[in-house]
Amino acid sequence: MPTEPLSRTRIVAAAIDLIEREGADAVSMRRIAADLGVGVMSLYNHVPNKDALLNGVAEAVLSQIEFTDDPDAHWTDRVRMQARAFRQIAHGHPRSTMLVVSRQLHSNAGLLPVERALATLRSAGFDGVDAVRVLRMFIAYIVGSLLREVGVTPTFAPPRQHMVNPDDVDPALFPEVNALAPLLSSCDHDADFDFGVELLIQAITVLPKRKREGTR
Amino acid sequence: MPTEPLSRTRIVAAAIDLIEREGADAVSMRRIAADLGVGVMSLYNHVPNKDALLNGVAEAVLSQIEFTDDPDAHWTDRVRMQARAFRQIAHGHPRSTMLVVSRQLHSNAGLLPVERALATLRSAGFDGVDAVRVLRMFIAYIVGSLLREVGVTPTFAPPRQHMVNPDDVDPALFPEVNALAPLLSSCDHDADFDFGVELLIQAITVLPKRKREGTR
DNA sequence: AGGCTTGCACGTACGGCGTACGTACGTCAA
DNA sequence: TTGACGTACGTACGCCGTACGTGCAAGCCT
Repeated sequence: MPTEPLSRTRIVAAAIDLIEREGADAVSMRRIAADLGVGVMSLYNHVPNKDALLNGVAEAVLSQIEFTDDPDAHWTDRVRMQARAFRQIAHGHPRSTMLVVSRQLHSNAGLLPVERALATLRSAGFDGVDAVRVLRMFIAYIVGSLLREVGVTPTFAPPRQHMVNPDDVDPALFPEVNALAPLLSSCDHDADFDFGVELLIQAITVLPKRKREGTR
Repeated sequence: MPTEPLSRTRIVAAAIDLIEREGADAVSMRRIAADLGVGVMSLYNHVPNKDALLNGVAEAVLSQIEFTDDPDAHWTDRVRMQARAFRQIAHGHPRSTMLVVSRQLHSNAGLLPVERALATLRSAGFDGVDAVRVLRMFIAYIVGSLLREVGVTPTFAPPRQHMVNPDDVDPALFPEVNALAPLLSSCDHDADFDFGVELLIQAITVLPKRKREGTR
């Protein structure tokens, strides 16, 4: 039986699989090799080292984003769709999300979403400076949101439903936290994310206008 | 010479010191013990394990935030100040920032900023639901911003000024990225952060009004 | 065909990691 | 005095990433 030959692609896929099954901490070269039924050092014929392998994982996950961009739609809708598409990472690869956002990638994989977003913003009438600024703000918001989303749920194991345990907070020290504990504990990720995206879109909608009417 | 006795506080301080000097990867129980001139296993009399120690580091850094809240100021100014105060983490402890944002803390250390922010938002007239939503949005934005800020500069060693290397991007595939390469490469963190904060504040300023005038 | 180069799979080995466990020693209560 | 207790410490185990050397199979040149 001529087992399919080892390759960077197969190794990265095995790594992603392992991360999603057992979490990022479970990743080791030995473990990946075992999962592939292969000697540990064989991996190094296709991947320079573990760090590069993890970069490969991040790139692979990132490049799986499906952008269905409709050039005829209103630019606000296109921004909405792109933000949501990016967030799909957190659903398709929850345990890998941390990797994706915590490594800066100097490859084309990370550039495609940037390209799309910039094109959309430019077509909406933003000049270069504003497009870049707005893009950076969106990325910051999305990354922060994903981080909370996967951070609140590092593994689905513990039945710890409340992230703010009422027993732990002293009502005298934290009256607001105490009063709002039910709200802080429950968390509708979809609604929260959309709330922020809508607010951001609404904010940048009035931005160019304000600039045109400015003193300059 | 009666060397000061070991304590959780001293251990956490040594860990922070080590992280800021040599990065989070350099942290090991052996290394911390060596820096303290102490046996490795002595640490375990004051800290249950490495993970708890890193949580301690995150809490310590977080609790060093200086909130100078002026109750008489306009609520927008108070929000501004709190956002900036939080960002001070990235300046005071750049290499530890990743730790702070990547661990969810179930202690009071992380609750103080939350309490302050909720109080401010409530005093501005937001109801509980909106206050929590707005707070979450701000946290997401700030966390994402800090992450970029310290991610772009993991160590100050490499003379890699341009995060978008013009040689790497194919102008045909990425026309916008190519055209805006100079803007994408340069990065005024202070200005970018403030730009986002102002936009967010401006967005939430009109939020309650819109709600009151809404169909409901 | 015969020999040579090349590339991949693999085993071994080294230094470092987190930490379980047993021990020795100081201090304080009874 | 004696015992219990808390703290510092050494040793040891099973992991980790990876440098290095070996062997084998396929492709190439003559």
